[in-house]
Amino acid sequence: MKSNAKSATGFFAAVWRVVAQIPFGRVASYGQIASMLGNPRAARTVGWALHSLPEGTDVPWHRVINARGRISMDCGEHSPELQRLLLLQEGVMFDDKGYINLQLFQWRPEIDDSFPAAY
DNA sequence: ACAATGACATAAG
DNA sequence: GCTTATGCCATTG
Repeated sequence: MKSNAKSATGFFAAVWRVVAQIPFGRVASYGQIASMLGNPRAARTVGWALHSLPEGTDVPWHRVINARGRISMDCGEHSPELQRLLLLQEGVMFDDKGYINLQLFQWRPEIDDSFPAAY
């Protein structure tokens, strides 16, 4: 069986659920999501959950980046430039080095609204 | 149950 | 700041 949603246990579903809650124009790190799930060290599993996303998913996987505010390692199938474009479409800005200003764009459940660009 | 994998995180050089 | 090495966790074969 392919590693599809049905094969995934609650953890994957939990990851997708959390990612789906990331508001427009915001980004979250793998470790952050893992922490929300109660496993701050399970960042790798979070990344893997996103890699196992079904094709027709509604999960904004592109809003998930690494802790440094940068797009994660570009593996063959995954296109980092695609993720960058998707984020740019949402108003997330990258600096010359490809970094995102986490101070402005990192998702905080406490705030959860306020468009960062309005800063 | 064991070994290997992976879109990460952190520490050290 | 970038590269390399180690650790952590859940899933898969």
